[in-house]
Amino acid sequence: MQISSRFSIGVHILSLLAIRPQDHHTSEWLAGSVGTNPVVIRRVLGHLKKAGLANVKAGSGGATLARELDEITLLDVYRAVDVVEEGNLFHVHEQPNPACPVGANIEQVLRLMMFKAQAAMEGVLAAVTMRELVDVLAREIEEKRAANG
Amino acid sequence: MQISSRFSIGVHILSLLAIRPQDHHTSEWLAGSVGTNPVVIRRVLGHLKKAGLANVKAGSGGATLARELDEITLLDVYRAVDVVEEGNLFHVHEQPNPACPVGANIEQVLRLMMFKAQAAMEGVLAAVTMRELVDVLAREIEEKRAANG
DNA sequence: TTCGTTGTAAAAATTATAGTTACAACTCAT
DNA sequence: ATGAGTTGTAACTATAATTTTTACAACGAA
Repeated sequence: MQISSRFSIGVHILSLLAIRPQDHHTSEWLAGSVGTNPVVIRRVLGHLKKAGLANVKAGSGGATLARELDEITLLDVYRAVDVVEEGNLFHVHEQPNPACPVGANIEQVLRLMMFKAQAAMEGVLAAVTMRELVDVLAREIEEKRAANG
Repeated sequence: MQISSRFSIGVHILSLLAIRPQDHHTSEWLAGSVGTNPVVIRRVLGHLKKAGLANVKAGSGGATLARELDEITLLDVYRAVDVVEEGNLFHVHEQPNPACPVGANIEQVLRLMMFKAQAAMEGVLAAVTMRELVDVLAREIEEKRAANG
């Protein structure tokens, strides 16, 4: 099964905050770009806020970045939105038979391998900052704008 | 969300076939070690069979390895049991607004990063063979046996 | 021909995601 | 202070995937 779109939505939100710093980023406005319901946005934004990545003003409304783009990695976002319980990307079957030598020992061996696989994946996310992603995105936008007029 | 336990069950099954080559591996027998229902075993075994990793005899019953342990990587098992549609570990939200510059371009940028992350994870799985895993497992079993008497 | 087994379908239980409605609490401009 | 617009959150619904379970036709070997 797939990793929840909360992650991609979180990245989308932070990108919007970065690229359009002057706008009033209400959940309604953000939802318009993401293509979902404002409540979904508020929930993701709640995670980002808790993780110290975004500020959200209650009442008058509007979200802003709480950190420099250089200081936010994709892993920060990934962890913030809680898509995978830490260290548990893989689900290991839960009742191996302890009376069978294989059943009694397979779990720890499997977890070791899975941990490495997961760490490699997270390492890539940790190596990419929102600054880099937003730069690529901005270039992408500019290129299309230049091409289409 | 987590990657289905079909993967860990698949590895468990192949380990049993390797470590106890003389036994009659019916789905009932395998289910006893894995701690699940025989039908679950038959389904996973069906995937392993289709991928050319295991042989299953209908009628009289019993599964065996269809390849040398050196020639089965964890990635082979991972792909065989179909836990993640190829290239889609991450779910990207599906209706970004094409009228918004960010909405129109975020998807392809995101997919690039996600592809790299996923490839890193799969690279680790590809680097581990069932031979290595079974060796670690056998050592584990032997150590415990020596310690407990 | 009988026994034990596989392959598979179908249904149920469980769990997570995602969308939606609703509303109290909050901020700010007037 | 009050009203308009917004957030935070709960609750409900719909959807989808997983896992377990029951059932049974087809199969293989003694």
